[in-house]
Amino acid sequence: MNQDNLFKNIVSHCKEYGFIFPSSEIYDGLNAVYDYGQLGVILKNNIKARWWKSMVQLHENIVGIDSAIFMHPKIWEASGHVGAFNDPLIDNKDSKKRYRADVLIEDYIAKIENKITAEVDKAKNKFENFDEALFLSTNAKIRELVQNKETVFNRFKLALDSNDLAALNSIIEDAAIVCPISGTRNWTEVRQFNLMFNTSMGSVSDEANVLYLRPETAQGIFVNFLNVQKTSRQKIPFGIAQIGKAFRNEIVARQFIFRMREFEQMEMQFFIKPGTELTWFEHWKKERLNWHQSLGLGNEKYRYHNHTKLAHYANAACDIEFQFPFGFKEIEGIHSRTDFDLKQHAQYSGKKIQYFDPETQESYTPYVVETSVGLDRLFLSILSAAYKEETLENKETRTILSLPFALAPYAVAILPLVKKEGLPEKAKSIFNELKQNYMVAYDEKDTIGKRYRRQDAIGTPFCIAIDFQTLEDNTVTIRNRDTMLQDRILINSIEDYIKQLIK
RNA sequence: GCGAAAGUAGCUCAAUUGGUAGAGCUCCAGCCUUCCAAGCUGGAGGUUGCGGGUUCGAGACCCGUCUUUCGCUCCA
Repeated sequence: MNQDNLFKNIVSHCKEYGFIFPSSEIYDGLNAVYDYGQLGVILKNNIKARWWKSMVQLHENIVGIDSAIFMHPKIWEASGHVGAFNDPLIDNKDSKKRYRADVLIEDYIAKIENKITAEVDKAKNKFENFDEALFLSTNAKIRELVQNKETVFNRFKLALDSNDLAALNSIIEDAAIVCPISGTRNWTEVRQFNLMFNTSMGSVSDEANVLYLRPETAQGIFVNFLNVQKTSRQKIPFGIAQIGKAFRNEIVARQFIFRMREFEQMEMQFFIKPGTELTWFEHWKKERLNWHQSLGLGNEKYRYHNHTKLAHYANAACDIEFQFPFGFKEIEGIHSRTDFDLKQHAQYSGKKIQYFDPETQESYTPYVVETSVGLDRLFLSILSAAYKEETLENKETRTILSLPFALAPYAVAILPLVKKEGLPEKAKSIFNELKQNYMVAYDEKDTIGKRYRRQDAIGTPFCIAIDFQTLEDNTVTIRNRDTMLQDRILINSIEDYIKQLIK
């Protein structure tokens, strides 16, 4: 089976068994938005719990928060998102290159200016006692250029001030601006690309303030730095962790849940002393890779990808990539964000955001090393590594999700061998006992073999069969999903048995 | 966003040059069944993605639109 088909099968498996559904499907779906179904939500919650435990519970110097999705609009000016995420863009259909429409027009104006300057210089050399003002107003060619420039400039300014995309469009058309690469004028419409979603707060529309849905969870941590540091009495180095939704109006969202417009992040911002950032950067790179590898999906499926082109806030950056069916792609980013964010917020808010070091008696703005996991991507990585179509010894095939035991939606399935003679009653009493501590499935329909396969397909690690011997000696068989081998154990030792294997 | 392909039941797919929308699996109710998906009976489930057009007649042809997939592009 090739990788494309494998990926397709994973996607339809997700829908068929209730892991992931296309959003709003009865209304034809909504582009690149997906809903987690009855099994998907459990798997996702299990992933979150595992991350939270490893980051927060097991680190005395990391605490968690859950900040609001709505934040003060100034935050996004401080972080640089407003500046970077709002551009009028236009495509050339021939070269298939995308340009910022405003830059295109600015370049055009600059070009005319260069022409004028060149003409002026030429005239300067030609005439003695050169009067530039007189020259500009009398030379017909120059006058035309100047006029042209002014017309374009005024229209451009007007268009920008009124945010009029159609006007930008007609400037490009009227000025006959061509694509620097293809040299053609085969343009698309100018479109405003707002990579941040916005909404408004306040029910009276003309008094409402525009708000953005956060494009990353990190800023919620930075703006709470002082609150958390003071109330938790943490000393540097310490971290703040958060799991939450973020929203980006991606131009192209593709590849199932890999790139969605609404997605979930699991982030930890680690605050440290300036100068120690590269040490901590290396530390968290290793820690996080180990965490991923501890899932047991295969160490060879992970690799680092060091960034050579760094974002404005970073002085080192590295991705942990996972081998998806469609290639190695980022699932987690580790970034050394310097003191950029805290300093920006100090400047924009006018508040002092610093840490007082009790040992050195000095105040400083902490540096930050960030670990940021794409939860949906992690979900997809686990699912795509777990999905297998096996051929058994008897030539039959089974579809199996070899999920890490601890993450599987159901830990156990309870299956009475037949649907009569007291077996269902016995099975249900075991079911009711186990469900106090585990997610347990119960199924008495169809043959036992068929039920095993159903549980294999959703990744249930253990199947407990209640047979006639159970009624005699209180033992059951417990079957391992991966090996399909069974042990016969006492009912009252089931929990110990499971506990030992689910870690 | 550009280019290409596709969309029929929950899933996989049929439906002769335009002529009554079907099958298998799944699902549900039973029967049968003593451990690895295939037995028996009955049942549910579709304005053929949506909207228009051509035609006596459209799942099929034309236009638009939505969604999906692939390639490009984009991804501070």
